[in-house]
Amino acid sequence: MAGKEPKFADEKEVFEEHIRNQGLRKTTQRELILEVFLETEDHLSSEDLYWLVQKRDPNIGQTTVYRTLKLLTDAGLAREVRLGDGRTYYEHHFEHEHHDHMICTECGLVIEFFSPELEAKQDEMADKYNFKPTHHSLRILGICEECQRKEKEISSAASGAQPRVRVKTTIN
Amino acid sequence: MAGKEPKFADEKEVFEEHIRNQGLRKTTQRELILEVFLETEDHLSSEDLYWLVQKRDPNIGQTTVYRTLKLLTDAGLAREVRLGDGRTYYEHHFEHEHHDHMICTECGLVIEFFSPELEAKQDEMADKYNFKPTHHSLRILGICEECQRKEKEISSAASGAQPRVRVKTTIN
DNA sequence: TTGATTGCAAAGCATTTGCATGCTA
DNA sequence: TAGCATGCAAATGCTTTGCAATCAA
Repeated sequence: MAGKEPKFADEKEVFEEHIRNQGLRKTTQRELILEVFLETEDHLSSEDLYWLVQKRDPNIGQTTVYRTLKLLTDAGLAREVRLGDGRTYYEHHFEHEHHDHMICTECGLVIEFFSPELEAKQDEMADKYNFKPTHHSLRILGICEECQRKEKEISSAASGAQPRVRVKTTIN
Repeated sequence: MAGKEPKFADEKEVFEEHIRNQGLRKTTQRELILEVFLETEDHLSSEDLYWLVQKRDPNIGQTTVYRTLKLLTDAGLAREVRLGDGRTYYEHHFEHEHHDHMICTECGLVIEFFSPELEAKQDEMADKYNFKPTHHSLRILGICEECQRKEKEISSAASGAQPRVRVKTTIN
């Protein structure tokens, strides 16, 4: 319906409609947090987002970021993702296709992928157990292309590379 | 190699070998915790196990259970599972086939399943990204057969059924 | 004997909640 | 103005760590 001249116009419209429908209030904090979230095409934790937001307005509190992220999730703009370490990450959800994740346990790289066949097989399995699926979450842990190469190069010296997302290998 | 007269003889052998190999010590606490773990064919949290162990020896502390569960995981007897709420659950791992989980968001029921085709498709996808997979975790959230039936029966009155495992619907 | 193990209490994290103050509608 | 939102501090829930006492090898 709406044109899309300004950046994130659609997302902001969704946000404002949600605010209206729920009888909530539009605040400068919420607007800024949304803005920063939309500008960052990545998986971010509440804390990640908090620091980014801090740069623009040092008065915003952690709590507000937590709460707003929940709000964005409710509005359908964000989506919670568990990468495997303790915390909760968020990714864009609005007009984003469903997908799954491959997570590099060396460097923390997250690859998004999608396979219709995989989806179909899952539904098939659910059916077999008369289980009515609502969501699913598939994570493949392993080593990304880049890190495989590095491993070969310096297969001896211990590289002190810090994973961006520390993922425990022993997940599920 | 070993016969299997007494219960869990093989598991205990694996445990003791791990203890030996690592230069660790066999203690009554560890033996009891292993025993109780093996007797319970279920997904249990550290706290679940703690209470079960308490019944047999009230002197055992939470910490020991946490530490022993880690130990059993290292020994290949247990396996960490994230069901989706905050905590970590453990399931038997020794001579248990790999499998995935369907989790009922109403009652917390956990169904284990396995599909070779699903596995194959996953490897195929990984290959496409030159990703070397080491583990994976697939959770399908939804409503189990039983709960679907109940939903229809009492589609009006709010049933106060307490999920055994409280799973957030908004997972990944 | 010696160093691994235990159990308690305290510390750590990520996240949530209580509440007085502030601000939107 | 009314009551939702904010931000701080405190509380929570799960898990880990420090440490003195204990115990297996």
